[in-house]
Amino acid sequence: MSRYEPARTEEKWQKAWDEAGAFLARRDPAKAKYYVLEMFPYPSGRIHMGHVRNYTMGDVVARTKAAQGFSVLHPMGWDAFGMPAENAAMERGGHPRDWTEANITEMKGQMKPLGLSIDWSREIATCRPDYYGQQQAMFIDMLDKGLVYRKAAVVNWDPVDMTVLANEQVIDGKGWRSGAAVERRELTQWFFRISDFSEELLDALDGLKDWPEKVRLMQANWIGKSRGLQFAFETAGAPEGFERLEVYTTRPDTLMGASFAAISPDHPLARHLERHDPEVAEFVADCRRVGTSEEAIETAEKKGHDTGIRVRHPFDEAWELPVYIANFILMDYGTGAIFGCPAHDQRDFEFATKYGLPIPPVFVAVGADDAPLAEAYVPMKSERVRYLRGFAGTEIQTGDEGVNTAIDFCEARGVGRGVTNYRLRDWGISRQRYWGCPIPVVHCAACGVVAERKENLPVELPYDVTFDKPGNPLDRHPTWRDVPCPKCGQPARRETDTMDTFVDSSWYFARFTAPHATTPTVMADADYWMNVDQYIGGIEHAILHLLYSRFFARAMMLTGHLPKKAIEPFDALFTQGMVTHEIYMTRDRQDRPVYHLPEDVVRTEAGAALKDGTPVEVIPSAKMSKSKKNVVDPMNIIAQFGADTARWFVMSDSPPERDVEWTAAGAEAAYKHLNRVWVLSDRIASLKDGGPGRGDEDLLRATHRAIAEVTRTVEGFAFNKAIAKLYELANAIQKSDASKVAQRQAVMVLAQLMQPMTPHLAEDIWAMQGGAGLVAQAPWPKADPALLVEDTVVLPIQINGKRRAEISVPRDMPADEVEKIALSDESVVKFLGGQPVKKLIVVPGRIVNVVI
RNA sequence: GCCCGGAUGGCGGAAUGGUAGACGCAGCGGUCUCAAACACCGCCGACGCAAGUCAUGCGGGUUCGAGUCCCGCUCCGGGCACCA
Repeated sequence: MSRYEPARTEEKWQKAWDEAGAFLARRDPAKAKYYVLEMFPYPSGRIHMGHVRNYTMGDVVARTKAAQGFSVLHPMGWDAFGMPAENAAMERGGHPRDWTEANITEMKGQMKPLGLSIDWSREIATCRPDYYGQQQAMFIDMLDKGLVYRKAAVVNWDPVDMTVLANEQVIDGKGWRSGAAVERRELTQWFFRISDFSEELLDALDGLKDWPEKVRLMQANWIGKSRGLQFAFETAGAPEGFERLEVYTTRPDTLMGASFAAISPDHPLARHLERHDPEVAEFVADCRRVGTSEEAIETAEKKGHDTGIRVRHPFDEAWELPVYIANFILMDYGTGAIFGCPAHDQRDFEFATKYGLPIPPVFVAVGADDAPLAEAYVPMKSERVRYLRGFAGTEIQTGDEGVNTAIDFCEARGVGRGVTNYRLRDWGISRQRYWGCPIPVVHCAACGVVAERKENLPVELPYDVTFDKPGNPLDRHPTWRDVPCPKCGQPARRETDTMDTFVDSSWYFARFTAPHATTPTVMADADYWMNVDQYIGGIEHAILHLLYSRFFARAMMLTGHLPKKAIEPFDALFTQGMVTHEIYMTRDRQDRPVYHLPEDVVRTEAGAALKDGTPVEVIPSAKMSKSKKNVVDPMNIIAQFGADTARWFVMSDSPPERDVEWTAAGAEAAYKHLNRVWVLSDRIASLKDGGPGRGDEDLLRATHRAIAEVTRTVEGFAFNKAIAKLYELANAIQKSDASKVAQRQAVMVLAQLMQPMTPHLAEDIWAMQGGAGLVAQAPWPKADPALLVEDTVVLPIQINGKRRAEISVPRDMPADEVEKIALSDESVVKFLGGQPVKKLIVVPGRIVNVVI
């Protein structure tokens, strides 16, 4: 007696697919192409449920499209540079490259058994010279095109470890290892001119019809286009050279409500004062003890320091405002200086309250009186308000109108000019770290900054480095660092900064179209395969990764590495929800958090504990992350039940765009169902041949309904609903009294429809029923529309919106006849109790509502 | 703090403004078995004997009809430019 044995058959089918070359992407001019891509993983060493979910989704799309006749490209690679490799080297010794390569081998070994339809011949890893060397070539091209430049920018500096910290490594303003208060320090760094593309990147969002609306909205807000007024205050009592203070405001209509001016601690005026005034120096130093992240700055307590300098109001020479240095003003936005209107900005309100500054209202709600404010009054700009201290436009107008008339008014009087501003800043790519793509330039005393010659690429990372000291080992590697200038040949120094890992992931999708080429891309391949038809990844990448990739596509087009049609590289985007899990935490002697893997934690009545009984603090579910150790190992599921069970389960349990909390409970149920389907197929195969059965027609209809529904739901990324329909079809076959021929046909369609999700089981069934070839290569079934229509429909009857009865009528019965039947229905008559019908609503094929 | 989401039975979830709870999990009852497991059949939002009433995070509103649309909240999650 044979039975469902995934451990035995899954490997067999994977081999069969390999031998058939079923997943090799080929440029086939006879077929339409389809490029499906999942965001490639960081090689942490173990796959987790988030990976299984992400790659199964992509695989369902890839397999469905292949069955539908497309020439499919479905590649996989490794986002292999980054901090964890260096951290591992520091913590456990070893080398980042060895650690990373071992992790890639390990993870690939875990992904293979999933049976994904990936073209592994196209595998890439960003940490390998054949990849990052091409990235260096593009960097040089971008340098030539003026898309790259250097400028000073601030970093988080750990004064104890003498090293630059990532924002993630700054916890409550302190270095994660040293615990020292972090300082902001300025370094000269490399930048991509993404802000030159602000308008373009914003406008093009409208064309991304198959992107989630929320992602487009997040990107639009991130780019942050605003229209405002830039003007200069005349200063009084300011040092020489600071006779004017340029400020930018998006609310020039509130100019008559100004009560102070404020500048960033990094503003040139603040820097000047810092050198001459010890109090300012102390205050500014205090401000710099906050990390560089916007979050840290925005959530820090709002503080200001009165410089004693005054500015004159542009409309009233006699009206002077104090100038504060304030810790919440960002130097990167606008001019790094503002005027505060506390009546209509909550942050300014709190600031004014704290420092006893006046809060004159500029406008009130239409119909409201001028009364003291308990909080800032900040209506929507589209709302009409009554201006008490307006100076342009009518008394009652919207905020938008107020802004526009104020800009016109000011421009006409020579007070500043209307400017369009963007929040988007240039992309700083310099990292003071080893494990990244070296920036291919050399610093020469005579020639300045010189690009490496392309024939010398790749500039390879040296292997002989150690991580026993903090900081970047490239900085202290004389033979690698000290090289002749590519231009004059005199002794010079290599750039020791490496690139942000976001650079690596900003073009890998293009590299997959010609992964082994000796140029970054090959035009013919890019032209055939681009764009990515369906991109799938986590919502956490909604802004940065996707925006940088969009910029890179434009830069690659300008440098001749991508065709014009790839300017928006991702035609459709699906953002899957994250797999979340509870976090288990204890604290060390210094009260710092220590995290624990779920497999090391046991649930107890009191909560949770380590295996030695130490109680564990349970933090509510959050995104699975290595640093929090709240990760689950899918390999156990695969070992126990097979890959198809893991795949079926991750697709069935939640809508794919929603977060899913991992629970072990459903896995066994998934296995039971797959086993049931296998047994069902086995039973059908052993049925005796015979004539037509009684249920043939019903089963055929159920089958075609399933084809239509599964196709529709899979195409709409509603995989959980597709699985519900597949359960229904399996149940229908199981309960059917149809003939063997009809049942065999139904179960073969079931195998075809399940194939994208459970490809191995589908092959089992296909083979059992004597299907030709591999089901993975069989054409997708088509639903017959004639078998989808129902002859009669059940109409609920509502009385005053509450369901009271239902009637069964022919599908196309005219509304007046439906009315008659509805009103003569026994329970309707009872409910009406002779009351007159005020209104009768008949929605054909849907509902009848009787209003009395 | 700012930007973007989400909230429906014990649980995951379903529902073009039209019968709330498809499908599945857990649970309960039954058949099979010496017994158990498996498998199969049935029940399964709450209250109520019933008729029925209540019920989609909270408070309002629009509509013949609201889980769905609008306004105001609460809580949870994602992002915030050096985590990937």
